[in-house]
Amino acid sequence: MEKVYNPKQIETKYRTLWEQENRFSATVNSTSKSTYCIMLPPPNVTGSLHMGHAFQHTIMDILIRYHRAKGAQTLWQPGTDHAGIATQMVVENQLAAKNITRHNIGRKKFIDKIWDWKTQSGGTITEQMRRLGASVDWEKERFTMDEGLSNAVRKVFVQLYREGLIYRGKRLVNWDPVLHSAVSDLEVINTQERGFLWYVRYPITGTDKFMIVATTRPETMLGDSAVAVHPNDKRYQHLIGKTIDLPLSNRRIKIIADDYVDMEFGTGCVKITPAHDFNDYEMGQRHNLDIINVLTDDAKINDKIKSAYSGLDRFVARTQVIKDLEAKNLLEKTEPHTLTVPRGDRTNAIIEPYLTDQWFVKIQPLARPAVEAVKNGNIRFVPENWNKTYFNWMDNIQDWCISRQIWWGHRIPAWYDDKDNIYVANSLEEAQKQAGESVEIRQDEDVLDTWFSSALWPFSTLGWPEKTPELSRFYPTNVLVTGFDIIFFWVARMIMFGLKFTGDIPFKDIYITGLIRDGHGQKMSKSKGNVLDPIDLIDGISLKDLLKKRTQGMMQPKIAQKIKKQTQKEFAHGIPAFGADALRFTFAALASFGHDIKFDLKRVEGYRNFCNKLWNASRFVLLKLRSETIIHTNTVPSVVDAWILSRLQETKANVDKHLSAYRLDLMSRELYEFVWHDYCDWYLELSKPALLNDTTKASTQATLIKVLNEIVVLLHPIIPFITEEIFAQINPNSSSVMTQTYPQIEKDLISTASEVEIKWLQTFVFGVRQIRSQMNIDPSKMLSCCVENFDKTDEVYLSKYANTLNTLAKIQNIKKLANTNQAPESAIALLGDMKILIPLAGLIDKTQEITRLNKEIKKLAKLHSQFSNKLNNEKFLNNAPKSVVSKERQKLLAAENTLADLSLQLEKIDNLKS
RNA sequence: GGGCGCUUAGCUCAGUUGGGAGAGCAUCGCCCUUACAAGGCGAGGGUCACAAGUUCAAGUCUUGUAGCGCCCA
Repeated sequence: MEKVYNPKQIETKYRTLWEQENRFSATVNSTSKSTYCIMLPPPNVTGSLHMGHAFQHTIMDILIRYHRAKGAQTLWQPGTDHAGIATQMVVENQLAAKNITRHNIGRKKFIDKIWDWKTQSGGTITEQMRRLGASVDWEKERFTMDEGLSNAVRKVFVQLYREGLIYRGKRLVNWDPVLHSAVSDLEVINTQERGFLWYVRYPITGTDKFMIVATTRPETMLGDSAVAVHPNDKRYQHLIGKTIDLPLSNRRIKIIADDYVDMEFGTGCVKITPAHDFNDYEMGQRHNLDIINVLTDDAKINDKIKSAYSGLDRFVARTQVIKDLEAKNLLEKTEPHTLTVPRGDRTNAIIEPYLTDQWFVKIQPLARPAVEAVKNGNIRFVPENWNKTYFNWMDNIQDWCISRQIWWGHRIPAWYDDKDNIYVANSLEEAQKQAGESVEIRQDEDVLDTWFSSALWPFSTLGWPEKTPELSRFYPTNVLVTGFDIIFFWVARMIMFGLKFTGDIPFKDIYITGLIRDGHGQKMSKSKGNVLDPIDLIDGISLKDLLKKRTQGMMQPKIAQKIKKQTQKEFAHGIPAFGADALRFTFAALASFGHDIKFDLKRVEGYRNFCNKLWNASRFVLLKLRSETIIHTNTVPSVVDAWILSRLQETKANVDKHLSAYRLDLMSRELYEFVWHDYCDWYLELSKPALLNDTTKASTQATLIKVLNEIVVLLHPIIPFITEEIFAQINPNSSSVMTQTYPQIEKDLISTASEVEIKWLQTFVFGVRQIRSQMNIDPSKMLSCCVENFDKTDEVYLSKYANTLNTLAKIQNIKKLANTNQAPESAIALLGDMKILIPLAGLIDKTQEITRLNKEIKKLAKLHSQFSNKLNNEKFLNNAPKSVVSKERQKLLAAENTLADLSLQLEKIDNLKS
């Protein structure tokens, strides 16, 4: 083996090999009774892998590799979605650079262009997943616009329509005037922004009096249908039923009463514009008001209403309206005001409530069983508290607007005749049949929301609506791993559609992960320039390239400069290559519950070091076995062997426990500690003298390799590459670590006795090392040592581990003293009742030993008083369980003994000094 | 306004059914000891945000306060 761990070399080798050998295929373990299935949340086909993906993919891969090794037939279903709006925007922007719009080239050509773009950039994210080692079944890869999945989409649409669960209607929707499309509530981000509140004088018909109406959007007054006041508002009660001569419009509108009006806000009078505000719309319905649309698709004032503003953009119109009102002396005052502004999550454009024909899913009947599935525990959120968020949203759920006025996506399977009768069908032929052969029909121009097809993902990928073997074998899937941000967009909708169309839940557990943030807790975003690319952590990147990457395409030079500075400060030397395994281990170690993750590069470095440690431990084992032709596996283990084997069993038990609770952080820590601190720090060191001894050599070799073999299989789900390579090195005749069964607990190897014995040894070594270090004795200097007050067991161990102590503690000989008086001037360590004495002569400064003893005594005295306080408390004695009381007694006794020993020693040295 | 979190060592975080406060990194010593300096051995460092309550016993349970964060309206 190479002396230094080289991740790049290893990873290159295996990521192609695994695929060639079909190791990730769902056909592995196909005769198994149990199955395990995860649907990869389909990333955007033209996107690239970000830290959040890498994190979630690592979690899924660990679960998948673990269950595969446990023997389940395992499917990790990969694929991508078509990301309608996002993808279309990319291609539109490309065209815009050439001064072309999609309308210039027409629907067909435009869609061809998007397919071109998909082919060109669509492989990025799947390539990156391969770099990360994701063991998805690549042969089963799907795309939401595949033929099969598109069939499923049509079938679902048709069925829901026939059942009255999809309807078409003219409604106020969230309109994105840049996209020229409706978007769903979830795609609107409400932000607090500074604006103004304008107080406008509305003349009361037939009087010279005014009502003062406060508004944040004066331009919409062109569409006012009424002015409303609260029915209890004494200021205005006499005006209810009268009318207003609406300025700038020459229309007469009613003054109405509605208890929706907030008397405290503004003047207590509200202008009602049903076509341009959701609340006004509802009020309009209650009072039968006219709905007057004043805008065009791109948010200009339209020419359907007679006004001086037609053709003006909404904000230009606003300025003009204010000017005109001022000129007519109808503007009472202007106040600064903070208001909630709805913006499109893709375009950042201000969203308009806009009256259009759209398709909706009637959500209540679907939501009810979906709530029930979580309430009755068929579906479980992990961590559990997310179910509150889920219920909260489901209780207030609105009908889902599923039509989008874009071209990229599943075209709505609805046709119209010239009288606008609707024919919903699986195909043109069917629709034609419905309409009658002679009737000319045209298909709806709109496409479906991408989430509509994503909602079918757990079963459409398995071949639904066909009753495929995959569907019956893998559905319902075991767990969904995703972020909280798409619980509403996606998770809830999968549950609804899953229950509706398969009659069963789509997954049993929903593991909601935290968000990956940068080292300062900031959200990673391109505009902040703090994005880390997982691939850069794997391969490394120079500062120069990182700067280029982070500032590329930055429009504002000031921000680019700031990003440059920050990056230079944080990554003065770029990012070293850590390898995929180290990155994966980091994600696993950070995957605790309930909060976001501040991503710290230092952690990756630490786990890279762990990989290196594992690498070198393996080298050691190979070195020690190389000369052997046969490793005897049926040897009698020594106590040291029994100890590490026993520790291994505990480790396995904890790994299983933590993994089944999705606590990958605890799982990885368990393995980290076992490998580094038990296996490397102690067992490998203990094996060195044991290998030199003919009676222990064979069993030591057998144990070294057995434990290493299990370690490699245990760690493989977390760090697949390095473990595969080490496995290959130590098992030259086996094909892959992935063919190995995940190590089971061997109960007969649990040995409390050996753990007690090794604890004795460790305490001895530790005592001597502590003295050595605190007395500044050279680590390599051999020491002599006396023991005192030992019992029979101590004597047995002393002779048994003489060699070991020589190696680990650098002790030359151990002299057993019959009584205290024989003791030379010494530093002391305690092992139970036995005293370990390191003679001071020529080595140790007396004052230093006195300081050391005092420190120890002080520490112990504190503990001692804690215990005795407890035991002097009658209430404790009466109320605490007996086992706890007796434990406390034991602790007190031990502390007392140790204190006595140390005090005696202190006294002795003190006397010698004077 | 409603809901959900978080606050533990300098930093990032664990802490199971309540029972002597932990890890990694960073810091400070000593050491290039033949698996590993990407390392070894040892050390220092905490009023568990604050307050009250329950309890023999609270980092852990209850309530309140403060600060921070997210979601919804």
